[in-house]
Amino acid sequence: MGLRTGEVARRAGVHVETLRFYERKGILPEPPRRKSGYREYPPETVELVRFVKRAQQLGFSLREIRELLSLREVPEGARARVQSLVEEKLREIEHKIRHLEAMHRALRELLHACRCTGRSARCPIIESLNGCPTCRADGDQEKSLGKKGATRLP
Amino acid sequence: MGLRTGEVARRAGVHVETLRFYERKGILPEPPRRKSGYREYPPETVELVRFVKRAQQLGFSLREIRELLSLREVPEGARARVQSLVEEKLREIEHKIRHLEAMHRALRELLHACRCTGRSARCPIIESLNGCPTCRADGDQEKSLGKKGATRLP
DNA sequence: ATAAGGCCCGTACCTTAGTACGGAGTCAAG
DNA sequence: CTTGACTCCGTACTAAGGTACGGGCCTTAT
Repeated sequence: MGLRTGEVARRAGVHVETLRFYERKGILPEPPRRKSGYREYPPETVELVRFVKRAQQLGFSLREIRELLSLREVPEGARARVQSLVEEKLREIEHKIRHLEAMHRALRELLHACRCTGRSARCPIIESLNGCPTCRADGDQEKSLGKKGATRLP
Repeated sequence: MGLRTGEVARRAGVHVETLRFYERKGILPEPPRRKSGYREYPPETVELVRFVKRAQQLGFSLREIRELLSLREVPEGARARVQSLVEEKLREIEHKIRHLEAMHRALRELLHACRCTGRSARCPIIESLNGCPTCRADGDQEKSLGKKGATRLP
Protein backbone atom coordinates (compact mmCIF):
# COMPACT_ATOMS: atom_id res chain seq x y z
CA MET A 1 0.00 0.00 0.00
CA GLY A 2 1.41 3.33 -1.14
CA LEU A 3 -0.10 6.77 -1.05
CA ARG A 4 -0.72 8.89 -4.08
CA THR A 5 0.21 12.53 -4.40
CA GLY A 6 -3.19 13.87 -3.40
CA GLU A 7 -3.32 11.75 -0.29
CA VAL A 8 0.17 12.71 0.86
CA ALA A 9 -0.50 16.36 0.14
CA ARG A 10 -3.76 16.37 2.05
CA ARG A 11 -2.28 14.63 5.08
CA ALA A 12 0.79 16.82 5.18
CA GLY A 13 -1.12 20.01 4.57
CA VAL A 14 0.56 21.09 1.35
CA HIS A 15 -0.38 21.26 -2.32
CA VAL A 16 0.31 18.44 -4.74
CA GLU A 17 2.56 20.73 -6.75
CA THR A 18 4.71 21.28 -3.70
CA LEU A 19 5.51 17.57 -3.58
CA ARG A 20 6.67 17.66 -7.18
CA PHE A 21 8.66 20.76 -6.41
CA TYR A 22 10.37 19.10 -3.45
CA GLU A 23 11.14 16.12 -5.61
CA ARG A 24 12.81 18.32 -8.21
CA LYS A 25 14.79 19.98 -5.43
CA GLY A 26 16.00 16.66 -4.09
CA ILE A 27 14.19 16.97 -0.80
CA LEU A 28 11.78 14.15 -1.45
CA PRO A 29 13.30 11.03 -2.97
CA GLU A 30 11.73 9.91 -6.24
CA PRO A 31 9.05 7.42 -5.26
CA PRO A 32 8.30 4.25 -7.20
CA ARG A 33 5.62 4.48 -9.87
CA ARG A 34 2.87 2.17 -10.92
CA LYS A 35 2.86 1.32 -14.60
CA SER A 36 0.45 4.17 -15.25
CA GLY A 37 3.14 6.55 -14.13
CA TYR A 38 1.40 7.48 -10.87
CA ARG A 39 3.67 8.00 -7.89
CA GLU A 40 3.30 5.63 -4.95
CA TYR A 41 4.69 7.22 -1.82
CA PRO A 42 5.67 5.25 1.26
CA PRO A 43 3.52 6.42 4.20
CA GLU A 44 6.40 8.03 6.09
CA THR A 45 6.59 10.63 3.34
CA VAL A 46 3.84 12.48 5.19
CA GLU A 47 6.05 12.88 8.26
CA LEU A 48 8.91 13.88 6.06
CA VAL A 49 6.96 16.69 4.46
CA ARG A 50 5.72 17.90 7.82
CA PHE A 51 9.28 17.96 9.04
CA VAL A 52 10.21 20.17 6.13
CA LYS A 53 7.43 22.64 6.85
CA ARG A 54 8.29 22.84 10.55
CA ALA A 55 11.96 23.29 9.88
CA GLN A 56 11.11 26.14 7.54
CA GLN A 57 9.16 27.84 10.29
CA LEU A 58 12.31 27.65 12.38
CA GLY A 59 14.26 29.61 9.84
CA PHE A 60 15.95 26.83 7.88
CA SER A 61 16.08 27.12 4.11
CA LEU A 62 15.28 24.21 1.83
CA ARG A 63 18.97 23.87 1.13
CA GLU A 64 19.72 23.50 4.82
CA ILE A 65 16.83 21.13 5.30
CA ARG A 66 18.11 18.93 2.51
CA GLU A 67 21.47 18.94 4.23
CA LEU A 68 19.87 18.01 7.52
CA LEU A 69 17.94 15.20 5.89
CA SER A 70 20.99 13.88 4.13
CA LEU A 71 22.35 13.05 7.57
CA ARG A 72 19.91 10.19 7.77
CA GLU A 73 21.90 7.97 5.50
CA VAL A 74 25.60 8.44 5.80
CA PRO A 75 27.68 6.86 3.01
CA GLU A 76 29.36 4.53 5.52
CA GLY A 77 32.79 5.98 4.88
CA ALA A 78 32.55 9.66 5.69
CA ARG A 79 31.91 9.71 9.41
CA ALA A 80 34.13 12.49 10.65
CA ARG A 81 33.00 14.95 8.04
CA VAL A 82 29.37 14.37 8.94
CA GLN A 83 30.05 14.51 12.61
CA SER A 84 31.47 17.99 12.46
CA LEU A 85 28.58 19.07 10.29
CA VAL A 86 26.14 17.81 12.90
CA GLU A 87 28.05 19.59 15.61
CA GLU A 88 27.89 22.79 13.65
CA LYS A 89 24.12 22.41 13.27
CA LEU A 90 23.85 21.78 17.00
CA ARG A 91 25.60 25.06 17.75
CA GLU A 92 23.36 26.84 15.32
CA ILE A 93 20.24 25.43 16.95
CA GLU A 94 21.47 26.31 20.43
CA HIS A 95 22.05 29.79 19.15
CA LYS A 96 18.53 30.07 17.81
CA ILE A 97 17.10 28.78 21.06
CA ARG A 98 19.01 31.36 23.05
CA HIS A 99 17.80 34.13 20.81
CA LEU A 100 14.24 32.99 21.05
CA GLU A 101 14.49 32.79 24.82
CA ALA A 102 15.83 36.31 24.91
CA MET A 103 13.00 37.50 22.73
CA HIS A 104 10.56 35.70 24.95
CA ARG A 105 11.89 37.39 28.06
CA ALA A 106 11.72 40.73 26.31
CA LEU A 107 8.12 40.31 25.31
CA ARG A 108 7.18 39.19 28.80
CA GLU A 109 8.91 42.21 30.18
CA LEU A 110 7.00 44.35 27.74
CA LEU A 111 3.77 42.73 28.81
CA HIS A 112 4.48 43.90 32.34
CA ALA A 113 5.76 47.34 31.58
CA CYS A 114 3.31 47.62 28.70
CA ARG A 115 5.38 50.35 27.12
CA CYS A 116 8.97 51.05 26.23
CA THR A 117 10.59 52.96 29.04
CA GLY A 118 12.56 55.70 27.36
CA ARG A 119 11.48 57.98 24.53
CA SER A 120 13.46 55.99 22.03
CA ALA A 121 16.41 53.94 23.27
CA ARG A 122 16.17 51.13 25.83
CA CYS A 123 13.54 48.98 24.23
CA PRO A 124 13.55 45.45 25.64
CA ILE A 125 12.49 43.89 22.36
CA ILE A 126 15.41 45.19 20.40
CA GLU A 127 17.84 44.70 23.22
CA SER A 128 16.78 41.09 23.50
CA LEU A 129 18.65 40.00 20.40
CA ASN A 130 21.57 42.36 20.72
CA GLY A 131 22.94 41.36 24.09
CA CYS A 132 24.03 37.94 22.89
CA PRO A 133 27.71 37.35 23.69
CA THR A 134 28.09 34.68 21.02
CA CYS A 135 26.97 37.16 18.40
CA ARG A 136 29.18 39.86 19.78
CA ALA A 137 31.77 39.89 17.07
CA ASP A 138 30.92 43.04 15.15
CA GLY A 139 34.16 42.75 13.27
CA ASP A 140 32.95 39.48 11.84
CA GLN A 141 30.14 41.11 10.05
CA GLU A 142 32.24 43.93 8.77
CA LYS A 143 34.85 41.54 7.52
CA SER A 144 32.24 39.27 6.00
CA LEU A 145 31.24 42.13 3.77
CA GLY A 146 34.85 42.55 2.78
CA LYS A 147 35.21 44.20 -0.57
CA LYS A 148 31.48 44.29 -1.15
CA GLY A 149 29.76 41.10 -2.00
CA ALA A 150 32.66 38.69 -1.69
CA THR A 151 30.62 36.57 0.69
CA ARG A 152 26.94 35.95 0.09
CA LEU A 153 25.51 38.12 2.82
CA PRO A 154 22.04 37.05 3.85
CA MET B 1 25.92 63.27 15.44
CA GLY B 2 23.98 61.03 13.12
CA LEU B 3 25.17 58.16 10.99
CA ARG B 4 24.92 58.04 7.24
CA THR B 5 23.66 55.09 5.27
CA GLY B 6 27.05 53.61 4.56
CA GLU B 7 28.06 53.72 8.19
CA VAL B 8 24.85 52.11 9.44
CA ALA B 9 25.04 49.47 6.75
CA ARG B 10 28.64 48.61 7.53
CA ARG B 11 28.03 48.37 11.26
CA ALA B 12 24.90 46.31 10.91
CA GLY B 13 26.36 44.04 8.27
CA VAL B 14 23.92 44.77 5.45
CA HIS B 15 23.98 46.65 2.16
CA VAL B 16 22.98 50.28 1.86
CA GLU B 17 20.18 49.31 -0.47
CA THR B 18 18.74 47.10 2.20
CA LEU B 19 18.27 50.11 4.45
CA ARG B 20 16.34 51.90 1.74
CA PHE B 21 14.34 48.76 1.18
CA TYR B 22 13.47 48.49 4.87
CA GLU B 23 12.47 52.10 4.88
CA ARG B 24 10.09 51.54 1.99
CA LYS B 25 8.65 48.55 3.82
CA GLY B 26 8.05 50.57 6.96
CA ILE B 27 10.53 48.65 9.05
CA LEU B 28 12.95 51.51 9.47
CA PRO B 29 11.39 54.88 10.24
CA GLU B 30 12.27 57.65 7.83
CA PRO B 31 15.29 59.37 9.33
CA PRO B 32 15.84 63.13 9.26
CA ARG B 33 17.85 64.49 6.34
CA ARG B 34 20.47 67.15 6.11
CA LYS B 35 19.74 69.84 3.59
CA SER B 36 21.73 67.94 1.00
CA GLY B 37 19.15 65.19 1.20
CA TYR B 38 21.47 62.74 2.96
CA ARG B 39 19.88 60.59 5.64
CA GLU B 40 21.08 61.02 9.20
CA TYR B 41 20.31 57.95 11.23
CA PRO B 42 20.21 57.90 15.01
CA PRO B 43 22.87 55.45 16.28
CA GLU B 44 20.36 52.92 17.64
CA THR B 45 19.35 52.19 14.05
CA VAL B 46 22.28 49.79 13.93
CA GLU B 47 20.81 47.69 16.73
CA LEU B 48 17.44 47.86 15.07
CA VAL B 49 18.74 46.47 11.80
CA ARG B 50 20.62 43.71 13.60
CA PHE B 51 17.43 42.81 15.39
CA VAL B 52 15.69 42.47 12.07
CA LYS B 53 18.35 40.15 10.68
CA ARG B 54 18.33 37.95 13.76
CA ALA B 55 14.59 37.74 13.83
CA GLN B 56 14.64 36.64 10.22
CA GLN B 57 17.03 33.84 11.08
CA LEU B 58 14.48 32.70 13.62
CA GLY B 59 11.83 32.32 10.97
CA PHE B 60 9.96 35.61 11.28
CA SER B 61 8.94 37.40 8.11
CA LEU B 62 9.45 41.11 7.62
CA ARG B 63 5.73 41.58 8.10
CA GLU B 64 5.89 39.87 11.50
CA ILE B 65 8.99 41.77 12.45
CA ARG B 66 7.31 45.04 11.66
CA GLU B 67 4.44 43.91 13.85
CA LEU B 68 6.83 43.01 16.63
CA LEU B 69 8.55 46.35 16.37
CA SER B 70 5.30 48.25 16.39
CA LEU B 71 4.82 46.98 19.92
CA ARG B 72 7.47 49.43 21.05
CA GLU B 73 5.20 52.39 20.89
CA VAL B 74 1.63 51.61 21.73
CA PRO B 75 -0.89 54.32 20.80
CA GLU B 76 -1.76 54.82 24.46
CA GLY B 77 -5.36 53.74 23.97
CA ALA B 78 -5.21 50.23 22.58
CA ARG B 79 -3.75 48.20 25.45
CA ALA B 80 -5.87 45.07 25.47
CA ARG B 81 -5.53 44.48 21.76
CA VAL B 82 -1.77 44.69 21.97
CA GLN B 83 -1.62 42.53 25.04
CA SER B 84 -3.30 39.61 23.35
CA LEU B 85 -1.06 40.05 20.35
CA VAL B 86 1.98 39.84 22.57
CA GLU B 87 0.60 36.77 24.25
CA GLU B 88 0.08 35.14 20.90
CA LYS B 89 3.66 35.90 19.93
CA LEU B 90 4.84 34.44 23.22
CA ARG B 91 3.06 31.16 22.47
CA GLU B 92 4.56 31.11 19.02
CA ILE B 93 8.03 31.61 20.37
CA GLU B 94 7.58 28.90 22.98
CA HIS B 95 6.50 26.65 20.20
CA LYS B 96 9.57 27.35 18.15
CA ILE B 97 11.79 26.78 21.14
CA ARG B 98 10.22 23.41 21.79
CA HIS B 99 10.71 22.37 18.19
CA LEU B 100 14.30 23.46 18.19
CA GLU B 101 14.95 21.59 21.41
CA ALA B 102 13.44 18.48 19.88
CA MET B 103 15.61 18.89 16.83
CA HIS B 104 18.62 19.37 19.03
CA ARG B 105 17.95 16.17 20.95
CA ALA B 106 17.50 14.32 17.69
CA LEU B 107 20.79 15.50 16.29
CA ARG B 108 22.57 14.63 19.49
CA GLU B 109 21.03 11.20 19.38
CA LEU B 110 22.20 10.88 15.81
CA LEU B 111 25.68 11.91 16.80
CA HIS B 112 25.74 8.98 19.21
CA ALA B 113 24.14 6.39 17.02
CA CYS B 114 25.87 7.91 14.02
CA ARG B 115 23.33 6.35 11.71
CA CYS B 116 19.59 5.95 11.45
CA THR B 117 18.61 2.69 13.07
CA GLY B 118 16.16 1.13 10.62
CA ARG B 119 16.49 0.85 6.86
CA SER B 120 14.07 3.71 6.35
CA ALA B 121 11.56 4.46 9.11
CA ARG B 122 12.50 5.48 12.69
CA CYS B 123 14.80 8.38 11.96
CA PRO B 124 15.30 10.57 15.02
CA ILE B 125 15.67 13.74 12.98
CA ILE B 126 12.29 13.47 11.35
CA GLU B 127 10.60 12.16 14.45
CA SER B 128 11.91 15.12 16.37
CA LEU B 129 9.46 17.55 14.89
CA ASN B 130 6.56 15.18 14.55
CA GLY B 131 6.08 14.11 18.12
CA CYS B 132 5.00 17.56 19.26
CA PRO B 133 1.66 17.34 21.09
CA THR B 134 0.82 21.00 20.47
CA CYS B 135 1.09 20.44 16.76
CA ARG B 136 -0.91 17.25 16.89
CA ALA B 137 -4.06 18.52 15.27
CA ASP B 138 -3.83 17.00 11.79
CA GLY B 139 -7.37 18.06 11.11
CA ASP B 140 -6.27 21.64 11.39
CA GLN B 141 -3.99 21.34 8.43
CA GLU B 142 -6.53 19.49 6.35
CA LYS B 143 -9.18 22.04 7.12
CA SER B 144 -6.82 24.89 6.46
CA LEU B 145 -6.61 23.71 2.90
CA GLY B 146 -10.35 23.67 2.66
CA LYS B 147 -11.58 24.10 -0.86
CA LYS B 148 -8.12 24.57 -2.28
CA GLY B 149 -6.45 27.84 -1.66
CA ALA B 150 -9.03 29.50 0.55
CA THR B 151 -6.38 30.09 3.17
CA ARG B 152 -2.91 31.17 2.20
CA LEU B 153 -1.03 27.99 2.96
CA PRO B 154 2.66 28.56 3.66
C1' DA C 1 39.64 73.20 -6.67
C1' DT C 2 39.32 68.90 -8.11
C1' DA C 3 38.99 63.98 -8.03
C1' DA C 4 37.60 59.93 -5.39
C1' DG C 5 34.31 58.23 -3.01
C1' DG C 6 29.53 58.54 -0.74
C1' DC C 7 24.83 59.25 -1.37
C1' DC C 8 20.40 60.36 -3.94
C1' DC C 9 16.53 58.24 -6.77
C1' DG C 10 13.90 55.23 -9.72
C1' DT C 11 13.81 51.10 -12.13
C1' DA C 12 15.21 46.61 -13.36
C1' DC C 13 16.78 42.38 -12.10
C1' DC C 14 17.72 38.15 -9.06
C1' DT C 15 16.81 34.07 -5.93
C1' DT C 16 13.84 31.28 -3.12
C1' DA C 17 9.78 28.86 -2.54
C1' DG C 18 6.22 27.83 -4.23
C1' DT C 19 1.33 28.23 -7.47
C1' DA C 20 -1.23 28.09 -11.51
C1' DC C 21 -2.32 26.30 -16.13
C1' DG C 22 -3.64 23.27 -19.57
C1' DG C 23 -3.82 19.34 -22.40
C1' DA C 24 -3.56 14.38 -22.02
C1' DG C 25 -3.78 9.92 -19.80
C1' DT C 26 -5.88 6.99 -15.58
C1' DC C 27 -9.12 5.18 -12.27
C1' DA C 28 -13.33 3.87 -10.05
C1' DA C 29 -18.26 4.42 -9.22
C1' DG C 30 -22.55 4.33 -11.21
C1' DC D 1 -18.60 2.37 -20.60
C1' DT D 2 -18.84 6.78 -19.51
C1' DT D 3 -18.24 10.65 -16.36
C1' DG D 4 -15.86 13.09 -12.85
C1' DA D 5 -12.03 13.22 -10.02
C1' DC D 6 -7.10 12.39 -9.96
C1' DT D 7 -2.62 12.32 -12.02
C1' DC D 8 0.95 13.29 -15.36
C1' DC D 9 4.28 16.84 -17.45
C1' DG D 10 6.36 21.13 -18.86
C1' DT D 11 6.12 25.85 -18.64
C1' DA D 12 4.74 30.25 -16.83
C1' DC D 13 3.65 33.14 -13.13
C1' DT D 14 3.75 35.11 -8.30
C1' DA D 15 5.40 37.03 -3.78
C1' DA D 16 9.04 38.01 -0.62
C1' DG D 17 13.34 39.78 0.20
C1' DG D 18 16.67 41.77 -1.46
C1' DT D 19 20.66 43.47 -5.30
C1' DA D 20 22.37 45.90 -9.11
C1' DC D 21 22.57 49.89 -12.24
C1' DG D 22 23.20 54.38 -13.81
C1' DG D 23 23.05 59.22 -14.01
C1' DG D 24 23.51 63.02 -11.04
C1' DC D 25 24.48 65.69 -6.97
C1' DC D 26 27.45 66.02 -1.98
C1' DT D 27 31.84 65.92 0.74
C1' DT D 28 36.33 65.80 1.90
C1' DA D 29 41.25 64.93 1.57
C1' DT D 30 45.05 66.32 -1.13
